[in-house]
Amino acid sequence: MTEENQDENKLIAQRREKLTAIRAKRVAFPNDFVKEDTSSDLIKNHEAKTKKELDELAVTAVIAGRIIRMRGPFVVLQDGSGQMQIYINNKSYSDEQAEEIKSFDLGDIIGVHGEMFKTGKGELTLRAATFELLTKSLRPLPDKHKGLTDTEMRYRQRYVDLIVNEESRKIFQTRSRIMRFIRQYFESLDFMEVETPMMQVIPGGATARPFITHHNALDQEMYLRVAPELFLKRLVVGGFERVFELNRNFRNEGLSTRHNPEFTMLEFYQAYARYQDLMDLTENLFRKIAIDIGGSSKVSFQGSEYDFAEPFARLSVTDSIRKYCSVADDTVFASAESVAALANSLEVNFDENWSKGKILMEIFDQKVEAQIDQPTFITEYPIEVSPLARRNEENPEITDRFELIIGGRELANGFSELNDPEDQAERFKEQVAQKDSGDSEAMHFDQDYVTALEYGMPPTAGEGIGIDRLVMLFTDSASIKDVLLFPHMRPQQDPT
RNA sequence: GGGGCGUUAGCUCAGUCGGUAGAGCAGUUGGCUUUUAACCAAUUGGUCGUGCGUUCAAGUCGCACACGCCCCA
Repeated sequence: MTEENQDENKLIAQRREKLTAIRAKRVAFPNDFVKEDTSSDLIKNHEAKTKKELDELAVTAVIAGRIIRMRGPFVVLQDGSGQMQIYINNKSYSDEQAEEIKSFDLGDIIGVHGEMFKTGKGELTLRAATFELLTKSLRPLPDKHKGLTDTEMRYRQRYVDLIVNEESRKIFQTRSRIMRFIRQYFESLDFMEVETPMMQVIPGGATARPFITHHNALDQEMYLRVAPELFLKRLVVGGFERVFELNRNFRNEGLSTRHNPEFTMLEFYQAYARYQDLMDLTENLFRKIAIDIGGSSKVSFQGSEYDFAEPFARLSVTDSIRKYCSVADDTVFASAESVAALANSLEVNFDENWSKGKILMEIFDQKVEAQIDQPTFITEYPIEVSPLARRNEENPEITDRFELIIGGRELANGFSELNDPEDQAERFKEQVAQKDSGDSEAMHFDQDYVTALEYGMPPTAGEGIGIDRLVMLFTDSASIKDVLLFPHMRPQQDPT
């Protein structure tokens, strides 16, 4: 439906007429109302008082909010803190005022001044002595009982969803609380929050397709970052030994219940730490978030129960394949040929030209990951798929790296950092070779990053945590769109 | 990329075998005025996602497209 058609709607036309009448009389959108109280504070301060006590105290209050219910002389106002019932009996006012009360619509924003009292049924209520329409709402609200349930409209018009669906408001309040908690947590560990470029000349830090843009004045191709990693490690070279960044990444990939083209990532780097230290830190962080958000170390998510007081399982990539694909014969992990044969027998789709490590990860991605429900650190990632991670000292085929899987979803990825500049240069060369042979996700060669490593980066461990998926976990949300205020949507069709 | 489901009033949803489009809420008018999904009476409101086709007749059957949701790769 076009805007013009919507404007022809009778419900909107009626409200527009009311607005026109208001404009003729006074300032239609005043901004001088001084709000003094919030509904949650009024409830907190006066809910316990008896009807008689309240009458004797004669508590005055000034609140403002949106009309979300009307029951005869009772009007429910919703403000940023909650809801408060107002009593406006239009027989107690002048004819002109009574007319104005009658003209109020669901959705209008009004300011009210009066005295607090309790109704016959004991509900704390504000008796309006004076009232003022602050903002006329022209569009009708969704169903007062069922709210807005159409998922498409909830995402496209999040503001309407937020007005009428409390659960939706709660998710985003929880999200904000998680973000705040994470900042406090890292600051308490002496990490410094930093901001590094989102527009990069060489996109790096992850194997993913970037968005491309153009800088006009410099006539230069630029990329939206797929990760802040290489800049954060430059800061470790510079001497900031503990840094974190909590902000947006952009990846030019498909949409799904777990993927949005822009998403929020926490990345942090700690000098003189090893990947094992970060696994411990991650366990501790998840446990504390659970307790801060839900008051308990236990979290239920999509039918599963997780207790973050318990230590997380730790399993190597090959052990996880053994366990979840019932592989009895260890020799299958010996060569690329035998791993390819295993992949074939498990009906895993892969490219015959791929290396052993890449095929292993394909088996993991297609057959193992979704089966891992309880919090599990997967370790010993192949070197070919870990171009920025430190090589393991005993086994040169693997890196000192882990990923955290919960509910079949990757939540975090961390490793001891590769700080050998010559090894890093070699790894970049291999990535460039893969890019040249058609892998659009392979990394670019970042010479300045190698130069930085040549100045010397202390032994360091770093990690990224997908914040949207983490919020999904702690709000029991099935889709990433439920935890993004404005998820990416295809444009609506224009019916002309 | 493949498959399934959905799209009807502002919102939430019915709509039988193809035969003049229904309800609740919201809105409008009046009543009531310490209610609690307030209540009582009356009442307005439709490009049935878009397009093409089959048919005497399409919300309903067929095809295509758009958007959304779910599953698979």
